[in-house]
Amino acid sequence: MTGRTRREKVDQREGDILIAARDVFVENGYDQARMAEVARRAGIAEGTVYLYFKSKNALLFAVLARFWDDLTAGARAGVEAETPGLPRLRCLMQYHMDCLSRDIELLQMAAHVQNLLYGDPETQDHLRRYVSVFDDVFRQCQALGQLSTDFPVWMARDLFFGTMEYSARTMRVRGVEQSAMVVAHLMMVFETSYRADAGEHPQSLNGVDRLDAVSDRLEEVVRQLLRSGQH
Amino acid sequence: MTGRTRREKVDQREGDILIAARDVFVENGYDQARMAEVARRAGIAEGTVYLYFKSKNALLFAVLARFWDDLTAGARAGVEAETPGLPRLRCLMQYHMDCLSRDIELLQMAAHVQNLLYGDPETQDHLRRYVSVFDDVFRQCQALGQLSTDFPVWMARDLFFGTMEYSARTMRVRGVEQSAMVVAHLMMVFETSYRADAGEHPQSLNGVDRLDAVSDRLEEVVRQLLRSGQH
DNA sequence: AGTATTAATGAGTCAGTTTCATTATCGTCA
DNA sequence: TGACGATAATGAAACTGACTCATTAATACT
Repeated sequence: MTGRTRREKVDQREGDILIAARDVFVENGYDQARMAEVARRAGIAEGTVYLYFKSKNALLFAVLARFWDDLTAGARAGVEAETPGLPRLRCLMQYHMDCLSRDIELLQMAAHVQNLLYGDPETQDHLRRYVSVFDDVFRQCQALGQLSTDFPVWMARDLFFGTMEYSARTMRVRGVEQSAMVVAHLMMVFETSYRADAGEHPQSLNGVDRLDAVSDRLEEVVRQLLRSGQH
Repeated sequence: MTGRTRREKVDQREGDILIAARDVFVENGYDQARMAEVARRAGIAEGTVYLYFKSKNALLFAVLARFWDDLTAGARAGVEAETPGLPRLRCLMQYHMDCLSRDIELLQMAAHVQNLLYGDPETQDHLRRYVSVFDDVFRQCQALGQLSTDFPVWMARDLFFGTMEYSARTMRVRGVEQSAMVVAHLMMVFETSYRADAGEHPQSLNGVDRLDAVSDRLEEVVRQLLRSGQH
């Protein structure tokens, strides 16, 4: 606390603001988030926030940038601990789905913001770096002969991110946790539609995966029941 | 112009506001859209808008409701002119993709709003009706034996809407028009991953399917329980 | 025409973001 | 150490834009 240089203090304060802002944004959504509340939680005056971020929008961008960066780091780490090829793909899928379920509010805001300021290349960079984790994994599957090279990567990418994002959104509306099934299903789709030896029969989503998924869902339902029973 | 009843005039004015609002929202995005501008374009005073829609949010809802309804009508009409089964699926896909490309701004706002007010059943109804067009077409494909019945509809739905929405968004960022490719690709995915004659190991899934159904039923029961417990 | 009911107006309120003149803190050097 | 310039923080006030409401206009009804 004592021996910190001015620069360190400033960095620390910027971090405090970002953390406070993230909380406030997630709790209230962008529109309902109050700059005054962000300042209060960061323990500074309202005007001070504007020394660090030039507007509410810029603040959200900064929060999202950090979020994407964390996501990228986590994904790279998780993926590299797996054997190359399809297992890595499944691992990334699982990771992405988990993050989506956990932080869907932030991601919705990202889409909202994307709408506002797409075109600014700087703002999209963090997202692009995250997306490239998938690109790498997918290309490696192709290189290993596990997936067909007949399709451009962007198609698989749209399928991958699009399906999961939409699932996460509807899951939330329906109030059910079914990420395991989503992952199993999407993995099946990748394996059947993009399989390298296209002459063979597609393999169906296997029984164990689905049993897994069903039990996850049941567990979730029961857990909700228990939780609500305590009030 | 002369012989109109009061009711007709009011309806007309409501329509004017909705059209003006839609334009303003699409041109500026939700945050940058000004109620004053909507009023100006509709040729009325600012306060008058609030006689028809109780808030800016309500106005956006109304715009989206009309949008979904138009979409639904168009989709039903287009689909019914096709031969049942996969051709209808392809037709709906094409239709949805075209609408997405054209009106992606509105759809982004829909996601934003969904975020704000999800939970209100009334607001989601128009969207739900549109989605059910897909459900019907997909179930018919299953009934005709063109697609497998191994999978719940919601999985196919997430794949369908998720992929296309994401594609439309990225297409716009990249500034390329490739909807035809997206449709062809997604259709291929449906045909290979959901093909009915996955005759290799369908029986082994039977038990899991039934477990699935049990879980669905349980889930419903528990949810009812939770709902009633809150009153 | 007279009156009641419904519709429209737009100046004003209010909540929330952003600015900026002022004040405090820090690092440096005599 | 103390004085000085540079950097950081403050919070009251300006600004912006959604929303209200007392007042006025239009319409229907007798």
